[in-house]
Amino acid sequence: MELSERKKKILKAVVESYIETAEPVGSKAIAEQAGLGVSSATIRNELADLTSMGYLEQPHTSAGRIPSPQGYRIYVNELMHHHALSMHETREINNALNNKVKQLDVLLSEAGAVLSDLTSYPAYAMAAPAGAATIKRFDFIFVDAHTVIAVAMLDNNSVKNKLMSFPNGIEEQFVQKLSTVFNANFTNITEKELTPELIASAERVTGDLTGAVAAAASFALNLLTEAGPSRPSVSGASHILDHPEFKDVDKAQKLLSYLSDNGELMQMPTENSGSEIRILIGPENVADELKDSSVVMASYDLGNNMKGMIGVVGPTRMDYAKVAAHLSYVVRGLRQLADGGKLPLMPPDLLPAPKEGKDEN
Amino acid sequence: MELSERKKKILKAVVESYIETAEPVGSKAIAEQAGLGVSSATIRNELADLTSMGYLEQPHTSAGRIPSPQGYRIYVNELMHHHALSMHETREINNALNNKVKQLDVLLSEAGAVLSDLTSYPAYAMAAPAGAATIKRFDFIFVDAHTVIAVAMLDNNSVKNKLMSFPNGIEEQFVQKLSTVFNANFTNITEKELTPELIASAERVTGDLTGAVAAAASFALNLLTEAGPSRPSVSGASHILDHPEFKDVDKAQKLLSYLSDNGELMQMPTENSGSEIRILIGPENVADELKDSSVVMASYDLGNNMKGMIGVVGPTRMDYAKVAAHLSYVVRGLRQLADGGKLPLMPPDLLPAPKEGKDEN
DNA sequence: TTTTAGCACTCTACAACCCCGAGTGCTAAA
DNA sequence: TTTAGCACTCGGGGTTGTAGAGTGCTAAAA
Repeated sequence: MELSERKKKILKAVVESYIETAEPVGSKAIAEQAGLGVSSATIRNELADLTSMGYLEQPHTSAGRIPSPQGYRIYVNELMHHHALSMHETREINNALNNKVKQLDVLLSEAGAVLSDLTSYPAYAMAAPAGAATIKRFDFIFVDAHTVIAVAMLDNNSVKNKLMSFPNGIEEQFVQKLSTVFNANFTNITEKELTPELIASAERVTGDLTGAVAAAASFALNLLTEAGPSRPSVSGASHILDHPEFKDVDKAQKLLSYLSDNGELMQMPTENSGSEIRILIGPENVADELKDSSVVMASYDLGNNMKGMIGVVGPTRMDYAKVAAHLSYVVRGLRQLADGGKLPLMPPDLLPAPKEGKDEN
Repeated sequence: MELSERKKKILKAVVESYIETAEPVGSKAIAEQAGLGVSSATIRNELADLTSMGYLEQPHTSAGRIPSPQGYRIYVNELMHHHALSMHETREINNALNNKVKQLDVLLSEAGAVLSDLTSYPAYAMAAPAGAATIKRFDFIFVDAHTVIAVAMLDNNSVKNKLMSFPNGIEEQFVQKLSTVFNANFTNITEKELTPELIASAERVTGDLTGAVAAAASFALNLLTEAGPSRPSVSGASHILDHPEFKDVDKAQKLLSYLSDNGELMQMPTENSGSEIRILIGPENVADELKDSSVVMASYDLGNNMKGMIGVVGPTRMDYAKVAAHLSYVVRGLRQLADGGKLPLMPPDLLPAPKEGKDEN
């Protein structure tokens, strides 16, 4: 059943007032504030309707109404206005993303940090390879008779290195051999294909006595293993204590430890990682710990076989419009960075209004 | 004035009971529990003495006693027993440190994580160069006409790399020239000495048109800058909510945000970074946010021009004995790792009892 | 048919109050 | 020096009462 125009206005008023004050909203307040020229009694009738339709809830008989998850859903999908970012906000974000040439994980965690600062909700960010990682190139740099630097370039163009020590000495020639053998046999293979047999055979071929092959292989194996989803970085977790719904320490405790421990289980972007922002409201979340919370998230493609996601967690009473706007802007920045490889010199003003999430259910 | 043997026993009993229960301790409880064969009235007299000496406090007239910071101090310095780690605990720690070949920051943050898990207090860890960092070696790896990997080895033996892209192309010969010039002119200099003039002169010498010199120099500059104190990693922050002193959300909020934001200001090990564990109780902390909390920390030398610190933060009512034991064991592990460069194959049992902190005031 | 005013009703938050129990300090006797 | 006894203090928990916000229902008005 379609909502009447007036019902929509009333629902919107309830949601926005509740988002702002965290107090149940009464008929009188709406009558006064949301300038539709009817009395509170009329509003009451409408509220009763909206409640029986499942869009509003009553904490107890003589309290005002608060939005149900479905109510938020309608709000997010149809009623929400677009939040315009202030100059200050865009500047903050640009600074965070611009400042330096950073490594991916640092960049993501700074993106999370600024998001968290601006929205005052905890933010998390992570990156993961779209498929299994492989190494596409090895280099071994002979430093001195006891030291070699191993450098590996992954298929996603990230580069890793490791200092290897050889107390018993190693020869420069042998390091070259190492390089040849590793580039021949250990490139373009996945973690699973890097078998002990392969390593043993490499040791045979090179006639290795120093343990260098084993060390290098373990380095490679580590890279392939750890190239899996990076552990998400969580920023501003303490922000959840800002919000009255977490005045109960137990609730806060649960969410906080979920964020810091299991945050890894945070759903990675679903396959259809559309470019849009997704909003999961309360029970729409799969994780039990999030059933009372909402998540606003976006995923993005980093081009070189890497996907990432970044999002914000808060109570269902969340300022969706604001958060979506911020997130959208941050994600745009990240994409720009990924595309151009250049600094994201976004114009701080005059950017197209952000779009919000797709329907969920 | 020296405390009588009996007063010491009573003080110890008060501290330990309070640490365990978080409830003010009454004379009767002590009389029953701490088997010195005197009545509660006698204990009361002693408690009154200890209170007037400043070692105990009374929340209000008709409540039991709780230890004052000075009381904890005495306890920590003289009265505390050594906590023996269980097999399980040592195993946890060994696992955390052993598992893989890790980068320093990851290692430290895992050390913090296990410490936090075991003690159920937040832990933080950081590393910092003892002096200004310099780069001791550059390598530039020519990947293809548009891609070069820059590798730099710092004087603390850490190795960093960066992928540099050249949309307009770059020649292999030029990369070699780059290597020569950088190794000649950019090694063993500090951040301050890496001046724009130096860069300009390098550009002149190489006749650079690709921007490679600028890119490489900015890479180097970044390393030297960021080699400063790493931002500390904080683990298990949500653990503070486990403890009743933080049932007040505001307090928790303050400490939490101090930990995640300003944690950087955490005092680095004082110059005399003795090998011992230091315990700072309540007001002994310089940071205002920590005046109600205690810090148990240790610093360690990583050999190659790197110093680090790792510690635990909790309420003054902290299980100092346990925390000190855990921390001590973790630090021993880190030192072993640093010394040998090998995996820390510590015997999980039969380790010498940990020593606790030096006096503070 | 829809809107409004009026009214009785419900429920919470808050303050006032009381009482219990734990613990103290003091005194006088052992 | 220790102990028993006792009067006193104070916080916590439970109860009660009240004010206020908000509701649903009904009957009249538009």
